Amino acid sequence: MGHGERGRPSKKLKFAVKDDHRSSAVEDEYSFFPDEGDDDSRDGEKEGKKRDFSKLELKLDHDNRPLWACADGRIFLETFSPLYKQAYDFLIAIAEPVCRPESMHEYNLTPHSLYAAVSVGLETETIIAVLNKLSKTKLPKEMIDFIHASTANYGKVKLVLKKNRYLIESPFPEVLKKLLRDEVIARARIVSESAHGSDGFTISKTAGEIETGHDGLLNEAELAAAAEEKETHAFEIDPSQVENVKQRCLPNALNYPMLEEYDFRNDTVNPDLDMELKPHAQPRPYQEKSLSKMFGNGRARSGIIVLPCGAGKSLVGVSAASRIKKSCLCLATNAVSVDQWAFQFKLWSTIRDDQICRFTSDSKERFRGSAGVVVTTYNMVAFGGKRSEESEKIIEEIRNREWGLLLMDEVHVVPAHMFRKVISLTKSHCKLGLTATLVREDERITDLNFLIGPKLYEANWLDLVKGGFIANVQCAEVWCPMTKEFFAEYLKKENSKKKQALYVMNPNKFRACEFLIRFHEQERGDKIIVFADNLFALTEYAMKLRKPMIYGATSHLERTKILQAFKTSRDVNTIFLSKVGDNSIDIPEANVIIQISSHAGSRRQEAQRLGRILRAKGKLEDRMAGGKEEYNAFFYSLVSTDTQEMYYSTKRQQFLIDQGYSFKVITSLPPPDAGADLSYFHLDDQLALLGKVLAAGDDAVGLEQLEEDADDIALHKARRSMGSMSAMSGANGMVYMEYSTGKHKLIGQGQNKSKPKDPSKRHHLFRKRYG
DNA sequence: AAAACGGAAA
DNA sequence: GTCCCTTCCGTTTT
Repeated sequence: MGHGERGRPSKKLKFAVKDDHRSSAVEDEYSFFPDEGDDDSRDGEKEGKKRDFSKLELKLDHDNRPLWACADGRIFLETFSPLYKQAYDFLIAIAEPVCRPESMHEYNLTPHSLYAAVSVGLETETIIAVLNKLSKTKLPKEMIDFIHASTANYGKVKLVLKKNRYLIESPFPEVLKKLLRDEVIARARIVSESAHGSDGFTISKTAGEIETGHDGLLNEAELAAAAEEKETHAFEIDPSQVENVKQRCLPNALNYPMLEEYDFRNDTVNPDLDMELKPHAQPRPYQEKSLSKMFGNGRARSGIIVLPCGAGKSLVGVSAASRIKKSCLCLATNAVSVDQWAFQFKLWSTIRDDQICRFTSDSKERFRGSAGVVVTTYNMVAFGGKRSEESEKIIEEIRNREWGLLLMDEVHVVPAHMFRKVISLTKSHCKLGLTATLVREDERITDLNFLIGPKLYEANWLDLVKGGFIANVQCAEVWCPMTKEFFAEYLKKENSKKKQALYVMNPNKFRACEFLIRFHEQERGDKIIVFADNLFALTEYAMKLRKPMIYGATSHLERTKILQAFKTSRDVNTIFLSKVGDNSIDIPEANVIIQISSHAGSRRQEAQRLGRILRAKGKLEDRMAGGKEEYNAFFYSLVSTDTQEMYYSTKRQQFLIDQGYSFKVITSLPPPDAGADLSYFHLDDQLALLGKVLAAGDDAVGLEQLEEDADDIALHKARRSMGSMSAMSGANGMVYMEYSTGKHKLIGQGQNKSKPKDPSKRHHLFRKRYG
């Protein structure tokens, strides 16, 4: 090993561990490769860090290896490595992604992530061997020990459903005894009258009988399975206690996490469902990968697959159902989504119309024959109130049936208690959860791990962008200074409700919104969704700008009318949505989102909204013009500066940042030299608005009335006013275009001219990360 | 008979 | 604790 060789790596390591802040890897992205001439410095050792990894031995060919593994369980991945793809697939299976910017990912090894790894079939020694192979340094002993300790017990216990009974199985009777020493598990146990083994456990003869009883002829696999079964010991537990038992077995308790696998090919008890994927259903590589994680060993594993919206989750779900070929209960969040799932099943698979049915408040279909697919809502299943006679019958059927697959859409949105209810009410052999993100504000995400199963696969968003599978989104935070008058009132108010009304209705924010809408409509011909949580603001904005809007009270008919116009008409290019738009409306046409108000610090909502514009066409290479990256979708958050919103927006963005999206900050929209033709240019108008905001809330009736009118006027006038708007001046366009190519020169100028404060000095997030 | 409306509950 | 949204079901309208 040459002297220079030794010196450079120690410096690299220093950067990787220098700072506890997760951004360190990003921040010093370029510092990983210090000047070649600097090779001899060994300052990493001189400076005496708390955790000094500089003595770790670097492998000779470390340049070819993409990983840095730290003793504390953190792993860094260089995404520019030729081995990136393989390394990513491996890491995502064994570790939790913490932060995934473009060039460097950070992962964390945790007991849970290792549990997930074992669940998808990886063995302890394989994990260590592959890690070692990919790592630039010899693996820290701590890490090896940690992996051993964490995985020692994994895979020793299984939870299976047989003949409507839940069994805990293990080849190791002593393990079962250990489990039964736990009070919760002991209480959950059901002691049956049938044969007991000498050790007190029911030897799973029954299991063998079920699985081999179909025609008396056994193939090799079945013989092997039968032989294995003889060694298996089991005890039965109360179905209502499954959740509690599972929880006790998690790594943070008894540490015997249960595997849940469905041997559907050998299930002769439950009738088969005749469905295949249609030939045109060609899964994309990442969809294929998700499925292979699920079906890796010929059985169906329970767990969660994480794919961004618009990346084709439904094909994954339908494919899974088509492989298992048993009755499938598909749960969605609302009726619209139920229709979509039913449609997707018919689109991708050969399922007959009479084998699939929807179960919602206004369509109570039943499937014919012994097996089928039922698509319904979480609400419908968990509903505790009074049901109609028809509903009662169907729900009874759902509860009694043994489902081959429980397909759960958007698991991150469903309240945890609903989950519990659904899972304890239905009996299923395999549970597949689909979600765009595992982020939740209520930190119940760990619940999903044992309620459904470990995460089976998670796609990296930026990889999907590069592959052209989802849109390349430019995210931006637009800073709107409060007007003097609004800010004065804001400071006066104690009531946070009123405060919110003031910063949302900030005239400068309105003008920024108007500017963006004009720009995207006229210069780019985009389709825009404006989100506002606050109904008052939503109405005011939509009315003033004469755009159609949809909120909870908008009737079904009207929603369809507006959406249809938005999708097909050249005259309707912007719609305003309240929270309804977060979940239950599907608008693949939109490619621009402007948020004017949102729910506090909800990262989930942020992700969900971004998902609205991810359906994209064209590979990134195709979108590259002259070496410049081209964005085909835009996501703006409008924030009133120096208000609570600043705090919230930082929180909300964290998710997208962790996914590798970067936020640009725009500090002056409209630009100082433009905007005279935008609303609220004159102080009089601003003051009138202020009066309105201050008076609002006192007469809710008047508000309702206004909303009614707003829809009509908005739709009508939107058509009429089209074309009458004069094109923006070239200068305005320039400001934006410069910004949108990522150089944002003019934005910088804007700062210097109109805002002496350097934004990077005021916003810690951007200062740290992108300043 | 299907669609639309409205109240209640969560 | 409040607001918004969604669902349920019975009744009214087309």
